Amino acid sequence: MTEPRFQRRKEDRPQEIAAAAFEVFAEKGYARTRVQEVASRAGVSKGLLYLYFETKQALFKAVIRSVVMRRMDALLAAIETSELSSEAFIRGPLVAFMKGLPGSPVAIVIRLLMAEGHRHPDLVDYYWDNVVSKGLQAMTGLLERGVRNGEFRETAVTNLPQLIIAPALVSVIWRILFAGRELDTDHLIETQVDMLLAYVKA
Amino acid sequence: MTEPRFQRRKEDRPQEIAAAAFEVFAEKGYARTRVQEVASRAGVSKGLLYLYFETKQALFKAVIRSVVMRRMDALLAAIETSELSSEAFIRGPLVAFMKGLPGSPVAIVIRLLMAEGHRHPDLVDYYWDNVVSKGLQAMTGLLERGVRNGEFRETAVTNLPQLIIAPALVSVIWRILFAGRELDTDHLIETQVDMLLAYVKA
DNA sequence: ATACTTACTGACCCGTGAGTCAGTAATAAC
DNA sequence: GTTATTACTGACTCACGGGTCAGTAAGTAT
Repeated sequence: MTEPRFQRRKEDRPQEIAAAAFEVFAEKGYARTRVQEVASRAGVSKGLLYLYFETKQALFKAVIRSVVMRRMDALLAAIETSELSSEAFIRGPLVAFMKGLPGSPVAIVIRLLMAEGHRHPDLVDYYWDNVVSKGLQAMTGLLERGVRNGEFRETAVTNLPQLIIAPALVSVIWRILFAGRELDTDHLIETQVDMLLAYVKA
Repeated sequence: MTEPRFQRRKEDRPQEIAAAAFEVFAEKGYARTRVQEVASRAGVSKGLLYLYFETKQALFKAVIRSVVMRRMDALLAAIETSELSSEAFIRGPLVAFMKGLPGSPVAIVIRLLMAEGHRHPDLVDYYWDNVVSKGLQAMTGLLERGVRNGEFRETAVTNLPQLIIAPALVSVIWRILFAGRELDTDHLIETQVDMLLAYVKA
């Protein structure tokens, strides 16, 4: 009759704790997050959390890393393998990806990094290497392929990747800061892509 | 011979404290800022700080407000009174303004707001009303003037203001997160303006 | 059954920092 | 000079929350 007070689930705990931690960090930011609350949401005692994560900071880093991991890979693989023309790829999968950004966990990661990046230079490095750098390289490759195909005129490709994603980033920030005020982020992204393609097309 | 231990300077204190506070908030963010350190940098005791500012949060709000105040007004006035054509204004004063953003206090305000905005909705409202909203209106007016002049074709002006400033915002974020890595932010801004003007010109 | 290992709990410790206030000294009023 | 006013100081309080650890009970081996 007596319910056991807890189960021992060594395997699942880190995952569960990390998931709870992401929730709380997303809501409150790093400083206002209480380790006790993370533990409670994970259905676990504070002591156990400290069995799996050295410190609050270590927990934070682990969480960011695990979120970042996921997204990028799919997009990068898609760029490599796609048979679409560069323009078609940009207008299709890439625009879809960007439209999804403002509502995704990535938006939250960006906010957390902007707020806390200072104190976690290794985390910024990690983000740089695994997201920004790779992403830019892939987009540059995409544009260069377009030039080779004769789709795009030969133009200084430098900085164009940043300009493609600029409206997506604006949308992310808009959502973070001005959640209420309307802004047609999809339209923003499409207009920019129109402008940019008109600018580079052969 | 005995130096007086302090002077009484009721008039200047709030200014001095606010300036010191902005420094510290900029360096450490809200949570890691110690009221004692603000006081020390202002050359004042903690007690005095609390004579002029109710709480740490009130101090924060006052500081943000006073920084925000300054910038915008000049730009807005310039747009109103300028005799330049819309294109010339965009390529001249507006581009210059945007190039200055990443290194200005506004960049820091944006970081602070992204990090702390959650907890200060009234501050976000204030920023919206006095910076974003006014800025967008002014830019919309500028574009509409261009249409009336026959410089620009009649096009959906919606969202174009956001697209003009998008690269400036990307530059700001870049500077905040990836201070070290090079990015020619000036070139970024210029390219976007070229693209955008080509897109809307008659 | 019994002994043993270890995942897990929760009460505790203690540094930290926001906010207070009794007292002090610089200025003003006379 | 003397008294009154108040800008200013700095030692103090007290809540809070990160991190610890002695103890407990779930699972395992024999």
